[in-house]
Amino acid sequence: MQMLREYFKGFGEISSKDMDFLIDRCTEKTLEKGEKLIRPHEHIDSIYFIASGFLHYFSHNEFGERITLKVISPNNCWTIMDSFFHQVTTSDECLALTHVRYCELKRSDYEAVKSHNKDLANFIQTITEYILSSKVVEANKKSKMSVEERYLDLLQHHPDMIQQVPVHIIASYIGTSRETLHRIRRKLTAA
Amino acid sequence: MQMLREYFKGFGEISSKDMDFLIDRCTEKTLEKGEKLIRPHEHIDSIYFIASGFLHYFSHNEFGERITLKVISPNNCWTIMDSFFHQVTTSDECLALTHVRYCELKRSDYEAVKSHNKDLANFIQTITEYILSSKVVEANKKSKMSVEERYLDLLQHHPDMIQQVPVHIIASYIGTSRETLHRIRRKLTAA
DNA sequence: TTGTTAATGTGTCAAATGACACAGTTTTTG
DNA sequence: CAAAAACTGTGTCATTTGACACATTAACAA
Repeated sequence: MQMLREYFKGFGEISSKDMDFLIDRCTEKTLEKGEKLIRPHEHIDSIYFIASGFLHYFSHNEFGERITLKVISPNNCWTIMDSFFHQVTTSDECLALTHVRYCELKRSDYEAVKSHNKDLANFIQTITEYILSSKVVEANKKSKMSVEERYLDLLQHHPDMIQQVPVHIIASYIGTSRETLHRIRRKLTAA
Repeated sequence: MQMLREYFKGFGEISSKDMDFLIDRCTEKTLEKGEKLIRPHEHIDSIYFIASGFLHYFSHNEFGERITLKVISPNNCWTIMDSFFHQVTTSDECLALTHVRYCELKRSDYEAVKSHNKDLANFIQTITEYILSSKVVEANKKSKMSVEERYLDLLQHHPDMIQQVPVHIIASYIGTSRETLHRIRRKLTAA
């Protein structure tokens, strides 16, 4: 929970009373490796903050193969935005690739925080703007980089992900096949 | 301006007084084909609503070649989020591919709207959530589709873009070369 | 512990792609 | 109007990629 506090502090100043109100609405949970955070065709009713571990967020193509949409890392807020904001079901899934510690904020509590007072409403608005901006920056960065550059970027910024997440999932995350990623790795170790 | 009103209405109910306050803070402008909306190394200080025409939003790679980040279509709000929210300069550019009509909302007016009253603050929060959700949906859709599927998707949803925007820009938008896009088009007309 | 399943490493090969070169066409501009 | 610039269409070719096949190793469960 201390980690979540620090995460929130990064977005600006709020009174400790407001911070407590916010933190009190979050509950700590864990997942075992292989457990699902989001089951198929579920209603998403929470925002999640990942404290440790990695999650695999994926969808399916016409023939049931998994399409990686994201590998979710610690110290991030995440949910299936579309499903959460518009209260529709999703066919996507999300499962723990390792043991995961996370905090959950239910929709009703999210609404409660927004309407508690003006400062908290502004605070949530700031966080939303920040996340929006990050998503766009991330997408732009991705479209500028080659597959190899994306791998090097992961190595630099998320070395622990490379250690703990299977190669074929990393590969699909950076948009290639496991064989091509293997070629890249071989080339890099040779150099 | 009527178009912007309709666009806002799509996000929910607000009083006509609030709507007027919001609309009054927007100013109508135009760009000629080839004119720049965003110059390199500029501070972004506005949000834009595109009423008609197409814009090319691009960055540069190490050797100065243009990397398409987006082709901006009518009936959309757009800005360089990162630069707008965090008041940093951007090295990206944005120029008109056709004659463009748009509305501009300055940062100071955006802040004024947010702090005018609770309803408007909530309204802006709702729009921000909506745009965030759309960005993620769009990115996920993109990662699920092949280049050919992305082209077919454009044909279906933005036939006018295909007409009015040069092939090499469409190609880089959907993530391929102009030659490969040409092969796809040839194959489709043959069938 | 052992059998089973998942993950990784590697080679071959056909298919897809990007780079290049150039011709024809359209648009812009002086 | 004429020249220049931008855009489009097309062929060739070397490179990259994904798909497949299979061996080896690691992780897991009975």
